[in-house]
Amino acid sequence: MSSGRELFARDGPEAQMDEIAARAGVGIGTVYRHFPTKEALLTAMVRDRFQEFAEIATLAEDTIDPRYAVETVMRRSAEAVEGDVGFQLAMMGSNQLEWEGIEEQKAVLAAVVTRIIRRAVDAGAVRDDFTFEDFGMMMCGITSTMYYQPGSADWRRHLAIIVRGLCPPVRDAEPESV
Amino acid sequence: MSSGRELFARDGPEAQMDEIAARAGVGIGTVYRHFPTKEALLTAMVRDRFQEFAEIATLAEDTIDPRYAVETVMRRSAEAVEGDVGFQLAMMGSNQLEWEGIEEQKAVLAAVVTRIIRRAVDAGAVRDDFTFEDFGMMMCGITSTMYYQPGSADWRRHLAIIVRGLCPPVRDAEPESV
DNA sequence: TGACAAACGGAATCTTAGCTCCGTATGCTG
DNA sequence: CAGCATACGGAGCTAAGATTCCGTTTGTCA
Repeated sequence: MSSGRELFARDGPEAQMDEIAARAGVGIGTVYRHFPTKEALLTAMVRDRFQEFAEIATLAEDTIDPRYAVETVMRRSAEAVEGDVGFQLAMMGSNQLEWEGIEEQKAVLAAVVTRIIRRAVDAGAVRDDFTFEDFGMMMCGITSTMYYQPGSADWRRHLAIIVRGLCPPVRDAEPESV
Repeated sequence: MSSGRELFARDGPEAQMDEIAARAGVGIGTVYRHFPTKEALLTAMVRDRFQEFAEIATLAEDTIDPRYAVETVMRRSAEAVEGDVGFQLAMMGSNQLEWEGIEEQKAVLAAVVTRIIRRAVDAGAVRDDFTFEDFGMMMCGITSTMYYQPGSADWRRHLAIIVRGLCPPVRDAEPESV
């Protein structure tokens, strides 16, 4: 499956079964003996990857500063998908129906990240209505920069702007829009 | 071509030539007499749409408050792609090579939006390093919310967070990350 | 009305990629 | 070593969708 991962990283779901098999040095038949359909193979890879997200989040939880902990999960997660087109798509589309069978991994991730967010909220380090759903939304946005504008845009800058946007509103100092 | 637009809105580039022809009430041959390839048809539609962006931006330029002008271009542009899958992809991928032949439309858009941004920067209403490239990057992010997380996430909230993140840094009041 | 041109329709073709199937190779057991 | 089981390889099947091509229709001019 590691050869599948390499091609998935380069080509995304477009990666072709023939090539995956060839790269792995086996026949197509053998691939299909392990995974009944292409989709099953993709799902297996995505599931593995989501497990990594949970691990990343768990590590980030050690960060002392509450706000920096939030920023760290986001940055590390983004770094994890950098250069991996298939993974980028999985991250952006993780809320879509098309990925069945990764519910468990997502649940673990959600639990950890929710804790990190709650801590930041309680500390007044981020806007108090910030949620895990927002986290997914923002990660999707950051990832879209990598996927759709590789080279021409800098996702770290995108992240910086978002993190800044998560600060709690400061009355008076920053007037709301008209 | 309007039937093409409807299907493109619903299915994106996946829209099928047969169906486009059928919907338009003509034969496939006729479609191919107007557009040599499917790609040519898609490009023509995207070009039209980018023209709309330029118009939207031009209208937004009338907004008095400099920061609100920026927010308005973003919001109106996002509203323009709402419910139009093909257009969403075009917006996100506008910097990709795959869209040849829309350079002119993009140039007009860039000119207008750049003026709006400059005015906001000069007024100190947004961070002073905000550029047109950032604008494209952020729009891509907002659009990805619509495209990848329809129903489960709210792009207006995404926009609000980003607009907040574009504010110039306030020293002391908001400590930087560790 | 007849002859020619322009535009049309859609069946047939071509290509790509997922998947199946069967003959073969490998390995285990008595 | 013979017999059986398990796993393999990859040619070929099938479906889907873009594109082509030619017989037909429609429109124009004398």
